[in-house]
Amino acid sequence: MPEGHTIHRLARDHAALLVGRAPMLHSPQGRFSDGAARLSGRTVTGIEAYGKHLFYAFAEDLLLHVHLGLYGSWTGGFGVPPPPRGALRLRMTCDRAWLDLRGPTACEVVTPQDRDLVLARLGPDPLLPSSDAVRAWERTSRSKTPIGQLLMDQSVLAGVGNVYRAESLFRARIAPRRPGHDVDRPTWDGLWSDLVRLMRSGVKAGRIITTAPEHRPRRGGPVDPADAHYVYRRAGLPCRLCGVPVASSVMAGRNVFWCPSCQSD
DNA sequence: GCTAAATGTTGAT
DNA sequence: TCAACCTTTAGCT
Repeated sequence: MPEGHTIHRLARDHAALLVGRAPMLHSPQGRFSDGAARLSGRTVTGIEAYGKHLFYAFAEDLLLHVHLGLYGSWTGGFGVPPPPRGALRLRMTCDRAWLDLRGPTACEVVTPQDRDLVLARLGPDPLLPSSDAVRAWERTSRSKTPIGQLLMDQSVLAGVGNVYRAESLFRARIAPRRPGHDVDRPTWDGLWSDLVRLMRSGVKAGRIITTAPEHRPRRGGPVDPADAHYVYRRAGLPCRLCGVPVASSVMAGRNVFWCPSCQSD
């Protein structure tokens, strides 16, 4: 399930399978039949991830824009694909591999101009080397909106979701409700570089792990999912650092988690 | 077997 | 601020 790290990993993996090839596209579910027909048989020239958006570039300036939303997922494999099951929005097949897309918020054929419009309303993505942290700082430092809400705003910062929000704020010892203008520049720079570090490791591992080894009950071997986070979805459980119960509330319609003792307003 | 919740966004109120 | 969108899964019975 998708925050920015998932999207960038998909772009990388799908590029290795598809770039230079001309896959066939189908929509067994029927909701993307027209789009699939327009793209089917065209050569894939590149795949781009920005924030939580994916753009598959096909020959002759047509792009497939995919946003997974909350439930969307890609699955895939090599060889002959299994018979379609359930609600399958899109299947792409080439000579050696297949990819299935289910439940996306967006799956549409767009032009390069459309893509530019999408990117224009996104803030810097910590996973892109070209991203400028100062651009996001200029937004947060002038805002009285809680920093926990600003981090989730894709026009401020692209690719951060609920897990990275909660975990990066814990690691920075900042309470989510602290106003944006009360996060000073050095603290912001630290938050940004921690997000870069965490999200890069998320791409590599294919999952979000934010706890340091010394803060996990069991060391060595693969990280138990129950030990991968400090506060996300740990409401009522003892803080891994101080033992005080982790708090949660709803902020702008999303659950947010923090340690009332380790993190300050 | 059923229900609620989920790493998200959009558009209406 | 809230419902709608869409699908899967965890946690119940």
